[in-house]
Amino acid sequence: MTADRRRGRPRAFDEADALDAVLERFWTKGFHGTSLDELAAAAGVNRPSLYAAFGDKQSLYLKALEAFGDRMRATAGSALERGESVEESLTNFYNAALDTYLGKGDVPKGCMVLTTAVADAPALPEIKAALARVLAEIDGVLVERLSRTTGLQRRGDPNAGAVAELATGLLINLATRARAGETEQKLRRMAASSASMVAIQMRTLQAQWGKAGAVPRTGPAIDSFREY
Amino acid sequence: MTADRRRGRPRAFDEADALDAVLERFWTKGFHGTSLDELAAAAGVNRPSLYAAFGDKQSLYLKALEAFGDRMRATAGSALERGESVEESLTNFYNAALDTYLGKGDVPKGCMVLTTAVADAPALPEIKAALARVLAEIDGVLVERLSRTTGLQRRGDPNAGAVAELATGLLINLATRARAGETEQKLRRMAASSASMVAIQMRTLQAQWGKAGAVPRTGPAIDSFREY
DNA sequence: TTATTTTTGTACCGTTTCGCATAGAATGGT
DNA sequence: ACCATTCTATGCGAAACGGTACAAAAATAA
Repeated sequence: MTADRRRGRPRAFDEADALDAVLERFWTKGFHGTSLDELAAAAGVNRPSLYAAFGDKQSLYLKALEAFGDRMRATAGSALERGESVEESLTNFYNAALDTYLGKGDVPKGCMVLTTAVADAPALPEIKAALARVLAEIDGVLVERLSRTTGLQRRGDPNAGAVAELATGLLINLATRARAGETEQKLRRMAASSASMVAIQMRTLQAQWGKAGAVPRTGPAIDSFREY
Repeated sequence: MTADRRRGRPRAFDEADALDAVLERFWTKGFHGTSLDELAAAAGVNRPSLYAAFGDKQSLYLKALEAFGDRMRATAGSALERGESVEESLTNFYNAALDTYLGKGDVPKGCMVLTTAVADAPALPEIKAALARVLAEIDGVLVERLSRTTGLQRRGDPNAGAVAELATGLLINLATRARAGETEQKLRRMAASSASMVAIQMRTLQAQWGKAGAVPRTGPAIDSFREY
């Protein structure tokens, strides 16, 4: 229980702080767009020390990606738990995500996973796997939240997964548009309308569920409104 | 009006073919992930010739992006025009996009703009501008198609824009998941359910329109279903 | 003090990168 | 035949890249 000081020369930098700085650079410029020199400079750490602490560039990127995931889990994930209705929860969720996407700096960065890892997914299998894992996780927490309602959960509605994928799609939508430079005002409006749309979706599908079956179908959604 | 053969030595390569090969490489590996050597090799053209024909790397990338946009306009854009109902049109639209996203090769590539240009948008202003332009264009054709129905067009429904952004979001969803390695079977199902969901959205909003106003609002969407 | 362990900082290696300079080849014009 | 023009192809060059070797520095252990 004594202070288990390491044996040799102590680290001159905080590992978490350094990883945060690295994360920020990867986040804005992507994997191939960021050099180790730039990362080391941003972290205030020499290149060999960075290498000794985190491994090679890809390993460093994956650790940064993990840190980003932790951050989003802590903010957007917990925001999803707040709110009485699904629509309220989703509004909190989308707005919390937007808080991160817009950032405090000058340039909005979007979501590191959805707008940066995506680009390198075909080339680097491990990044592709991490991307797929994150998408599945987002779908997972959303379907869990959406299922936590009377109608869908108790009756085992098969549409919950489809609605969750819709809700994830709208998150990707926000991440992409934030990075494209859309104004915050419009993004906030889209966050609200996205949550509203998911709620409408749930209500409609639940009302239809008894007679119409699951969402993926070939014919038009509502026969009496064929025009749409 | 004579045959206006150029004066000097003729090109040994077809410009469009070379740009197609370049496009394919940029599409899979992104701007920073692809070297000029690789591009020249793929195009079967020497590096200086490539440079002389298209300018520097960024200019070459932007030209490839433009070619990609043309291709998508020709396929997905025209698919959107086919179909009796909005849902049918959107199903055609999403599936045509998926045909491109999945590709004929081994590795699914997603959408070049939505999954590649997005990563480099913060670093390269011209790419960011191109991305914003494409997003606006997709929103534009969708809102045009969605408005071409009795209810929304004639009554000037303010929700058309919001629904179109939803529909674009679901396209981004498909592009992202395709690149993440989702199976074609599931993607096709998502294409169908996405179209269905947009149709449901239109119907619900149109029914609500008279009494509830536009989509972006603060309260829950449907007061009698506050649980959602 | 002396030895041991771990990190730091400099400097370097081999490779790759983008861009271009230049010489040679292939065409049209005169 | 000769020149002008345009492309091809080799290859240079300066910079940037990822990664590491190595000696000095800073701590603990004996």
